[in-house]
Amino acid sequence: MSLSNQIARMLLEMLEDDGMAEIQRNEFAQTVGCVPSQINYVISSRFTPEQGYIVESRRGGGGYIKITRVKLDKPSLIMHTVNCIGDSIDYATCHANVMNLLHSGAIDAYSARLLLAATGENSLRALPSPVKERVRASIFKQMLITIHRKDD
Amino acid sequence: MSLSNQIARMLLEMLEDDGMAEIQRNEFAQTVGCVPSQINYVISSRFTPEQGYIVESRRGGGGYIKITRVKLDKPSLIMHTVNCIGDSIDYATCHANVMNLLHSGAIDAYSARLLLAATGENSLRALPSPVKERVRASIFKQMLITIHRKDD
DNA sequence: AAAGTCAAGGTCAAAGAAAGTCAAAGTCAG
DNA sequence: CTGACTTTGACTTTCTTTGACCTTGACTTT
Repeated sequence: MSLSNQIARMLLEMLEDDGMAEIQRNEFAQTVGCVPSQINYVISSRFTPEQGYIVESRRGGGGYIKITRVKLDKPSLIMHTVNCIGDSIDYATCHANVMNLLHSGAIDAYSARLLLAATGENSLRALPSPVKERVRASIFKQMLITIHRKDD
Repeated sequence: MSLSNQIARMLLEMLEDDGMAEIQRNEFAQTVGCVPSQINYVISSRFTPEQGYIVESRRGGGGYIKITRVKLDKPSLIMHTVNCIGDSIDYATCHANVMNLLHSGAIDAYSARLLLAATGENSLRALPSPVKERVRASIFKQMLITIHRKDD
């Protein structure tokens, strides 16, 4: 398992236990055995707002990084997502959105799997890159709207 | 026996033992004694959705390729459909297939709606007609196989 | 209070590590 | 001999790791 994954897991565990993760970057990097900026990489690749996290930090003496999970009300989360997606989305972002919806309870695991199957690389492989992202966005939106209608 | 067949057998054995095969492409190619891209060839020729496999992968440090197999104790109508779709399908035919699956009880109404949403004109509007049908076919297959795999 | 010091965290781009793609060349059954 | 299947390798794309340099804030000194 990659270093980044390990770091992510540790942060996830803290979040699990305390509802938030607060670290001192340098010290944490020390204990993990990585360079400090890797913490930033992990956070910016795995704890984005799209994945439902809020990150706050402060520099200078006594600085810190604090990660918390955001919770929105489930019904509108789906439509909120639909509205936030532009007319183009890459798979990583799409995946992050699905995971966020799943974790926040807005959609169930089955719906999540179908969303990922439909928007995944395997489904869209035939398309060149500018248009692939546009198609992914429309599929994603159409499906989310359909899911939303279900729990009306 | 051809190299590709040997590779396929090794993967099959892993699948047999653990219900899935997860490898690191370069390392695996090393042990087999082939060039890395041959692994891709084997996968794309013998572990397709038509044959009941789902393939996921990730690049970069700590990357991997993961193959899972759907259960087909009762060769269902779903898998039969997957096999009958070519690599191209128009919406009318797709719709007919979904309805057929729905009415025969192979899938439920919710799944049917998601399938139609993903493969519908609204989702694929951006695509010109030769390629649209091909993309629709892969989306349809990926989703069907995911539905078939229902357990997790 | 203004300026200086030092301890954080932030940014960015280059290098590294995997996997993906594609097409040319090879093989083999019919 | 032809067409389908295999094998290879050069090139591409994506994700990770690292390090040099930048910015901010609390505290100290003048």
